[in-house]
Amino acid sequence: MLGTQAAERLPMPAPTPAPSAGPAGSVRRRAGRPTAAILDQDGITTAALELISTKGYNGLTMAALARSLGVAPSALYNHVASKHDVLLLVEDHLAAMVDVSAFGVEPWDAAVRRWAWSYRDVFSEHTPLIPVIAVLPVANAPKTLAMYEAVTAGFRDAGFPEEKIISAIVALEAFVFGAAYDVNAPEDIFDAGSLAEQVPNLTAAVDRLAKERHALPTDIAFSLGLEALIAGFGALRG
Amino acid sequence: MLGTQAAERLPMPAPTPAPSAGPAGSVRRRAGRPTAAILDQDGITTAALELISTKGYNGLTMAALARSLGVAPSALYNHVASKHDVLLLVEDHLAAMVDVSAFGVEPWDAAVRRWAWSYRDVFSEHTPLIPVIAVLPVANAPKTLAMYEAVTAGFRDAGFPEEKIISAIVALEAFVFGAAYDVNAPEDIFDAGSLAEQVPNLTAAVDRLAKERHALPTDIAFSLGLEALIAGFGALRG
DNA sequence: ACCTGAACACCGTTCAAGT
DNA sequence: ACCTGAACACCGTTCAAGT
Repeated sequence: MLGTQAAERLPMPAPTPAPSAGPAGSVRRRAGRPTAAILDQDGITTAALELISTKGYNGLTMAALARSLGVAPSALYNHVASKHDVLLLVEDHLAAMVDVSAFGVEPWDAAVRRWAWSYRDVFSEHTPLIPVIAVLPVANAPKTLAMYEAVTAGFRDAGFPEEKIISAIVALEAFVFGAAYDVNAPEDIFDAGSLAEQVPNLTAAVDRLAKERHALPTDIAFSLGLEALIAGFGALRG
Repeated sequence: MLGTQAAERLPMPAPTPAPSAGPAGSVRRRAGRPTAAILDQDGITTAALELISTKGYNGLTMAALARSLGVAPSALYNHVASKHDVLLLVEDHLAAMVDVSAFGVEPWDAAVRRWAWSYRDVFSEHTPLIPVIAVLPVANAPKTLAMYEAVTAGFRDAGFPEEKIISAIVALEAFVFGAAYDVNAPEDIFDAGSLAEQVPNLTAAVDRLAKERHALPTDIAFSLGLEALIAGFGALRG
């Protein structure tokens, strides 16, 4: 690995002696503490998001992240304890992008609808974070915490019984996470192929959906489930 | 790695000359094709499941799998194309354990309830498979395909409109997958800790749930969501 | 066809040394 | 405190050689 890195370093003819903190391609910085810190958690988060959007989650390695920030991989560990920490930073950034603005403004059902669709859309591009967020103590992610507070307040103000609010949010979230994966499923995921005649009911149902649908299958399923949840939960309000 | 393996091999005094195909600890087998194949996909699947149950998914490496089968890691690639293939084999084995027996026997809502709870319970112990199954073309997994056929037939026989069956199953599945993660969440996942006073609505709702609950929070949320989905979808039947 | 043994190209993480 | 450079202990996968 190190040999590879050394080989990738371009031998620059007469490099400017002032070291730059820019991304890959900048000149060598000599060892020792720099006068001003190069890294911070915000910069790491931004670089991680950029890397994810260009190379996907497979491209998000500590080495690649360090390279895009113009530092050695080990430098990252002065600012995060682990790669999991980087994923947490990214997750919390994304949580702030989920639309909770309708709570307290629009009717409860419309607010839930907006929140759930936006939540699904944000994380469908970041499914590798779902195992992280799904078991993440909210105290570790301030923006995620703020999202839950906004949603909880919206439920309470809409007359939702207090002891059922968390359960309803957890259920909606479970549905959102699963649906985020489904967005990335291939369109023909239910095609049985050569085994079609062994599963006639499934094949018939798949064909009927394909014939009559007027939107993306994943969106139809999401809408169907979300409206059932909204209707069912809405009936709980006092 | 190879050095490590060699160091781990115990120098047995006068080993029995007949090579055994047993698990780790057996004598060295010399290179070349064995008279009878040692591996097959069923054996690999069983060994993978055993490894997962004892060491978890972090312990499921191609090296560990090979060791438990008494072969070199490279031998696995004569029977599977990749580690992802191993995960597929495990996933399909688990799909056969999901309870679809109530479809066509009990009323539709009871059958869906049984199926969904059992589906959640099976995969809550195997959450690393969820990203695999969620985007898996069913043609690649015969037992998974059989599960979908049974569920689809149950929906059709219950008078479900054919063009909505797949969407309803996809929605229920999304909920099940998200809920499977939630089973593994820490109980205090929503405790804001030192930030509690900044999120008063969330904290109040968490406290109320903790005070009044008579079951596991994850089961209450699952039941709440599942019953809403069953009620909403049940109304679609003709 | 189906093994072994060696190698390859990666990973995340640790830690001494430097300023 | 916050970098670099080197090292460590892994990964999954490939492939020639052997029977």
